[in-house]
This record gives sequence, structure tokens and C-alpha cells, in this order.
Amino acid sequence: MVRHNTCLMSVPSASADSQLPATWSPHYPCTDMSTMAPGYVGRLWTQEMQPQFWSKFQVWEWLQQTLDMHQIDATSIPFHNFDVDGRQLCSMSFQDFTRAAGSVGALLYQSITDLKWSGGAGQYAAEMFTSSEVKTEMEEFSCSMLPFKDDSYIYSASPPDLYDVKQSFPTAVAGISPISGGPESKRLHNRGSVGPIKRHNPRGTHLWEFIRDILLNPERNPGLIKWEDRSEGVFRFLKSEAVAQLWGKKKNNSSMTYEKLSRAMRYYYKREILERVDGRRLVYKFGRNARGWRESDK
DNA sequence: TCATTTTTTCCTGATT
DNA sequence: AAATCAGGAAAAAATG
Repeated sequence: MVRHNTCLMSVPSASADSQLPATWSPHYPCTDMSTMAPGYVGRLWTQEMQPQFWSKFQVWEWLQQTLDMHQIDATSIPFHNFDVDGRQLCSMSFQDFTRAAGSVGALLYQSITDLKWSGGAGQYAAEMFTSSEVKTEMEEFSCSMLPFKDDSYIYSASPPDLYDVKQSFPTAVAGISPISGGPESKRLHNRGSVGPIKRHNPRGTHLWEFIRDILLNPERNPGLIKWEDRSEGVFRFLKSEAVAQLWGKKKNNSSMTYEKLSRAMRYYYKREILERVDGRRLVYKFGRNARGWRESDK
């Protein structure tokens, strides 16, 4: 009955490290922050911490963190609308936010407003600190990811999950009044038909949704997973261990591995969320019960 | 708290 | 040889 994970203590394999994109280097609840020499942190604190000085990349980081924190599916907002640096971000009005991100904009606006005034203290500090740690690599990254080739399918990604948003932060929207208590706050970008959509998704995403969202957000996906056949829903893990680490991060489980993640994936076969693709390693295919991955699926 | 569903962990064995 | 794939079992987590 007793399980000892002596061999799981650290990251499973060396290959995991090499796969780990700087972007996704695990953000643990910064335990060592507090125990760290203040001088060390201070340097980073003053500059990296303040949203005004964020790079575009850090803006993305913040976006991702904020959405995660509120359990909002990343596909529900067009990331390319936030291809701005910290300075620009901070100069955006409430309206700008709602225009850029629909209803989620309110939340984002509130978040960034808080950060501006708090000077970046709090949890974000930790997050941003982590990212500044790997800054050099990150910058390489952001360069290589800047030119997104195809924004179009960011949009096609959203529908279902969008609905959890209201559920998870209605208060934020309501309590944001200061700037515009007005009409423009209701220009949510819902695409006409509010048809038979089931808002079932409880909280965070399930594994398959997590995978789908990575695929659907190229700008958040620095070569982690790639479509093999977009129209058939066939995809392949390029950096299996990195994806596992990312999944682990989401689940707050630092010992996640591809081995374990793949077991969960295999359970999807029976439920027809995934279809088996044999012969090809690291290749999976969405099944009839997987929703929201098609380009024409909205 | 309970029941059910999903995910995690571990493992043995097969494949590539 | 090292990774992956396959699933069974069972525990743990997440959800309603």
C-alpha cells in the first residue's frame, strides 16, 4: 500500500529539461521567494514587476496566468489582440479591454489596474519573477513566435468554454464600474447564435481540452504539439515531456510525466474523445466526442 | 458525505 | 537501449 516515489523526486528525465520551453517553466507557489535574500529579488522587483515595463512576452504571461487563475479557457480570447508591451497595455482603457477580449476584458482590466497600483506585489510577483529568471531564453522565444502565421483559427476555437466565464467572475464585471459604468461594457463579442450550448465544463479544463487549447493557440504553443492533419483532428506531441510538465503545472503536480499523461490519454479512447492512431508515436486523433477543435466548429 | 467520473500512479509486457 | 504504447488495478482528485 505504501508507495515511495524515490525516483520521482526530480524531473523524470534529462530530455524533459531540454524540452522545457522557457515559457512554461513551472511556476511553483513561490516558496523560496520569501526566504530569499531581498537584495537579490529587489533588482528584479522594481523593474520586471511593474506592468509598465513588461515586454510583450510578459504581457502574454500575465494573460495566461490571469485566465488560468479564473479558470477561463484561453481560447475564449484572441491573444493577438494583446500583442502589446506593458506600456501599451497599461494605457488601454476599460473599453479597449472589452473590445480586445469581450467580456473577459473586464476581468483583465481589473487585474492590470490592480497591478498598476499595487506595484506588482502579490502572486503575480512570483509569476513574473519566475519568468524573468529565464529571460534570455524567453526573448529568443518571443522573437521566434512573434510572426503568427494564422490568426484566423484563434477565433474558431472559442465557443463552448466562453460560457464559463460569466459564471466564474460576474462580480468582477459588476464591480469594475469606475471607468465606464456605461454601455460599451456590454459589447461582448458573442457570435450571434446562442444556440444549444451546454456549459458543462465545471472548472478548469480536462486534459483533452487542455491539449486542444494548446493546439488552438499557436502563440502559446512554442512547438509543443502540432497538427498532423488539421481537418482530421490528428496531432502529434513534439515535446511530450514539456507538455506533461505544463499539464502538471496546471494541476499543481510537479511530478507529472508523459508516461502518466499518456495513460490518461489512452482512457479517452474508450470514451471516443480520442481515436487510436497506431503506428505513429506520439500521435493522437480527436474523436467524435471531442468538441471545439474543428476550424468550422462553432 | 456520498456516488460517480477523471486523473494519477504504478506496473508488466509488447513495440518501435 | 530508450521511448512509447497498452491496459489492468487501485488510489486520489474532482465534481455534482
